[in-house]
Amino acid sequence: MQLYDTLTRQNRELKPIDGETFRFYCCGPTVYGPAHIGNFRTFVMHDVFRRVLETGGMKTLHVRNITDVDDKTIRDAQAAGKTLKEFTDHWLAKFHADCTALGCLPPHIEPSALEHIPQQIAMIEKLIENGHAYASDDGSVYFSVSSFPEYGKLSHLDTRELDLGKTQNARADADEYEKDSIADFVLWKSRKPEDGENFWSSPWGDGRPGWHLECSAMIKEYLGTDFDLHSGGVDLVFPHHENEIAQSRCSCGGHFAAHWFHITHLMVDGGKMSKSLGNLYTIDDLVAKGHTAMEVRYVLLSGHYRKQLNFTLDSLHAAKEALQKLAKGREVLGSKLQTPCSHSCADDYKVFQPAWDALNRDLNTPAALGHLFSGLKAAQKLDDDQAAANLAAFDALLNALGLVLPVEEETTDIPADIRDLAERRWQAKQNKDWAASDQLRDQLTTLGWTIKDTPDGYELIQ
RNA sequence: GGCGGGGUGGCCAAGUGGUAAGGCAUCGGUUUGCAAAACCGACAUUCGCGGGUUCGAUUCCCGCCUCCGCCUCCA
Repeated sequence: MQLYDTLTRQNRELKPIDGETFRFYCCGPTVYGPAHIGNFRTFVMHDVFRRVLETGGMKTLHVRNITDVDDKTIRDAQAAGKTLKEFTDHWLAKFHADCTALGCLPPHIEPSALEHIPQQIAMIEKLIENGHAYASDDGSVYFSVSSFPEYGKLSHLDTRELDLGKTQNARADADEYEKDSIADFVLWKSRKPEDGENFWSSPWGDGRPGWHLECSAMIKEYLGTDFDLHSGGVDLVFPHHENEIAQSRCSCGGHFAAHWFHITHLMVDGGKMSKSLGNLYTIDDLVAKGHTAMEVRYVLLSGHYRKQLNFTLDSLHAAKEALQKLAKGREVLGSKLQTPCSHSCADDYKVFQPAWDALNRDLNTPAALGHLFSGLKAAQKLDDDQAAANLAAFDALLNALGLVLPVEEETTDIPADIRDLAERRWQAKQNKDWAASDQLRDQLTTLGWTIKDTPDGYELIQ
């Protein structure tokens, strides 16, 4: 598969370093509240990425961290009167539930920062030993950016620009007076009163690790010094990933990630999401509005990951209709089969080959979706004996996209009064009492139920 | 100021040096007592604007307008 690489700015063929397993790391969530659909664009794209690799027959090792010790988690845990672990465990469970609803595969390894404090301290010690970090008087430790000439290579920024950026975005932070250079970043933060009990002892005194360090330490632990790919939201390119590169290479050597994969931010109603604009949606928000998580997933796949995707509530309706159309198309294809089709992995994608090709060309999910519809149309003209192979290909692609199609709902839990109205309407219709029949139908519509007449009866849909 | 990504039919969104995928919506037809649902069909001479290169550009080059993102802890 070909994928765009942020560092070299070109599409590159992905091949595992060890020739066997593609090992990659994704920056995971900070668990201090429910994740929003913007966060999930990143995680869903990671998921599709992995599924495409696996569908193509590659073994994968997917590592995704949990950020459970940083400014926000500590601040909010303190405010809630809970221990950091209690507080973050709650939001981690919520995150997992949302991921499951969205059809995302759980990573093979999901390490938490809180559980890797010793590894982070060890890494800082190594950095100081190697002359890349220094402790300040207050017990904080900083990385010396000037000690690493390649700093800025990933984000294509040079030091002068970094300093300029700083002067234009000056923020009040006492820590900065302790730094040798304005561009240096913190590895260890000395203990502050507002941290409460959330501190650990270290050679530099009580404190806690800086945010960037956790990923470097956990990558070292689970993937070593050289691994296949690192990914995250585009905002992490600078400074987070830039800092990771600096920390990791200066402490352990090696080349760190061979490929960088970044997902562009989701926009809402044409602009940035923000709480104040009231357009920051969580999965629960959208489910409460009557949409499904799978519809959200479809919307997130409907734009290319390197382009800003404009999310609107209306797009969820389009997603719902599109998913139903795919489900119907699949049903038609399946009805041509003499025997049930097994879900064997297709290596020839038949009429859906263009969709598979699109996924393998820089993960072009919108093009793949388009070809899925076109393929379905082409499949209608196929002979019945070709249906099995085409259906297998279609299913393999759905699986690669992580899409689960809606199934016709069983009309089991219809309230008695609704059932009664529908029955009376059916009788009136049989008696050709159109006025009464239509009046009852309107009544059902008002109550939120739709009647779907069939040749020999009717169905009720909520 | 620096770095980067866009502007394609009513909306969303692919794409290509050779004449514009797909989804939603809309409109027709079949069906229906009328609807709904379903099925069939129609739907951009045109890709922000102005130049240039070319047999040919939406696609390459130049200029302009415009929208958006990032620039130290935000996926």
